[in-house]
Amino acid sequence: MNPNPKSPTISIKDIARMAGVSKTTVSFIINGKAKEHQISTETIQKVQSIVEQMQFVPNEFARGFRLKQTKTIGLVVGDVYNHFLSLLEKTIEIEARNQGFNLVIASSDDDPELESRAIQSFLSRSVDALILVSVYSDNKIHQQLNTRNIPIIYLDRVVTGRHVTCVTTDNYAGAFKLTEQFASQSCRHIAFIGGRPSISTSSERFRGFQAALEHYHLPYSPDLIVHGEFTVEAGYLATKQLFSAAHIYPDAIFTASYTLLEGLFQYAREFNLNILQRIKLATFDDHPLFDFLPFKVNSVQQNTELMGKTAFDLVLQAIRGNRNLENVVIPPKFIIRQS
Amino acid sequence: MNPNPKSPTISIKDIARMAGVSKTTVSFIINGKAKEHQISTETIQKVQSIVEQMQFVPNEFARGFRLKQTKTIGLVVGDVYNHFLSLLEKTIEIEARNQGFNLVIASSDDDPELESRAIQSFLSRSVDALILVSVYSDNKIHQQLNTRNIPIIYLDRVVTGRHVTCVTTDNYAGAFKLTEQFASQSCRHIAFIGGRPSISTSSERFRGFQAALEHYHLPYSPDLIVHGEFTVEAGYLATKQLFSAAHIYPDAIFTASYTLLEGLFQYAREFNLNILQRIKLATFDDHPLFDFLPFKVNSVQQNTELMGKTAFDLVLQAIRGNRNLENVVIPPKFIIRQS
DNA sequence: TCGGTTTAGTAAATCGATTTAGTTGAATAA
DNA sequence: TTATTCAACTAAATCGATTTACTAAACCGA
Repeated sequence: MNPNPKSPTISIKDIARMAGVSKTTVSFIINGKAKEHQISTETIQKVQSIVEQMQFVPNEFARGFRLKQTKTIGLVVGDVYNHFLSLLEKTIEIEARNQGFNLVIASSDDDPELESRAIQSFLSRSVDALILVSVYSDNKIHQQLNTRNIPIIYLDRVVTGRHVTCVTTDNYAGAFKLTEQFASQSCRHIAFIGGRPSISTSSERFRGFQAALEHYHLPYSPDLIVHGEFTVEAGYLATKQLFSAAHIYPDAIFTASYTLLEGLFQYAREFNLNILQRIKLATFDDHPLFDFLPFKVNSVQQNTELMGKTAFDLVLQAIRGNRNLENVVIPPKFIIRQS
Repeated sequence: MNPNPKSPTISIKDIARMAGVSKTTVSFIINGKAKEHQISTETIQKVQSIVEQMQFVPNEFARGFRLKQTKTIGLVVGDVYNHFLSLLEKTIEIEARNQGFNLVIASSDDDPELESRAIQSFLSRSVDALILVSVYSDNKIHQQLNTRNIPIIYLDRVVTGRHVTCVTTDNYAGAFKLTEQFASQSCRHIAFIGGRPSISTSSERFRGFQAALEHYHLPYSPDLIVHGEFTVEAGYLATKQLFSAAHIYPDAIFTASYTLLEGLFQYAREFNLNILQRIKLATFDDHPLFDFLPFKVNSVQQNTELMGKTAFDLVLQAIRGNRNLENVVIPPKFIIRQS
């Protein structure tokens, strides 16, 4: 037996009929506008008790259709495999919920095509705003897609363009500090494993790294710089390259993301992690399990809560019509496990 | 300057006017129903070229309103802090995307109140179906909320009730196997740290644990059994209790979730992880970093991909009207790092 | 040239809310 | 007594699509 597969929704019209009033009256009452439209107390009570009895909940979808706001925001992230992005997503979801919004998510795997498709899908579904952790370094494509001019807030990565608002971590400072730490540990041959250079989190971290090398008069060897994607596989391959192709053996490695570090670990495991004994490590994005590893990883912990809240706050402002919003750069926290 | 904050949407009506045809015709054409409604090739081409030129994309929201299907499904999970749930979420998101659906997510933190609210919110927004990682052990509340009888698929945890469909890991078998492994390692005093007993993942894992103890004639000491929540804090407290209140010192600990294990680690850290030297560990939910820890953790890795795909497949079937769906139990994978 | 079929469309209802611009009857003021 | 105000509502338009039930013209055979 098919247990009642399609019960017709009870609508405002049904309530109106039951109460013997018009839809208008019901609408006023359920929206708390009864007083200003001078609906009598009796009518209010009659309608309310019927609403109660029938467990009537207005169809948010229909309401959204009429009001042109879906109370939904879209979030496109690279990949929640990364703990940092999971946490970011969670903060935004909580923030959204607190403000009565729902969150639609899509992960792009940092694929431009997937990102575009996700954005298009969100726009055609009339989200009220978008939060993007974008692979694109400028907003041209987004502007093209966004014919309705729905607010977009960029998160985690800087995207350039007119009237663009970004919420990012101070990646330059974070990388500088971690590299500085290496310097104070007397490392001289510091390797850098980065992500796609067009992504600001990769390039800014590299800039910070370079600046610190220069500042502390440390040698810069192109051999020790590898760029790939922000993936575990890329981290594995980069490490392999570092140890097989480089002329100099590094005494420290800086990975620009958690995933890259995990790839590094994977490679090191093939040698029973021995190679890590003599190498100092620093990475972006902390992970709670780092505390329990046999080698000490210094890291930059991004303030996901503040980032998420800030981004959502900007979204709200943008929805309210304020489109001249300043970029926000959030200071990271340093987790120094070995100094 | 406010950069054009509200561009009015271009609608099917505008296209119709531009092409000098009716809305009906445009609708037929953009939905590929031109032939069966005998629209002439010229008209088709004229309309299509205008659609192209104007970059017209039909408003999915309006369409959903009319068709009573939003092509959206709602997912309620406990907490994406848990890597396992992140991966599950991601699989479902990809699966949804491939089928042209969007995914709305909410995390409940295993709070019944939050879960109910999330479900209510999703239902009032007319999602086409729900996937729930629920805190509730039966579906009474869900039935009450679900007056429109929208399909619900339960994931990860068993929920009882009439016409309920669940996709779960074989938790009993997983726990049995891990405990069995302890037995073969000659452990005798095996502790169990579980989550909320009303949640099937906790109780089933406990059942499997108990059954293995019995099967291998291992002593069962209530002192070594602690139940709490599936959180890091609870894991910490449970471990503390285990080491301070128990009369017997455990030689093995089984944690029923990744978060509980992380809590255990946190407690152990206060003693420089020394206490872990003599204790064997097994846990549900693997984590890639376990490979690099100085102590070997055996684990059960749930097949998030198969679980997510199966759940989404059932969702599709349910949407198509098939409500008599069988529960699916998915075999886990064992990751034995120490045998 | 008439009746019937085919071709190529269109008008209008509908989904479930919100909102504008009324209407009605009673009470009050002049 | 008549005009005005006010309290208490309501009819109908609207949002952007889909879909049902038409219509008008062309064509075709007898």
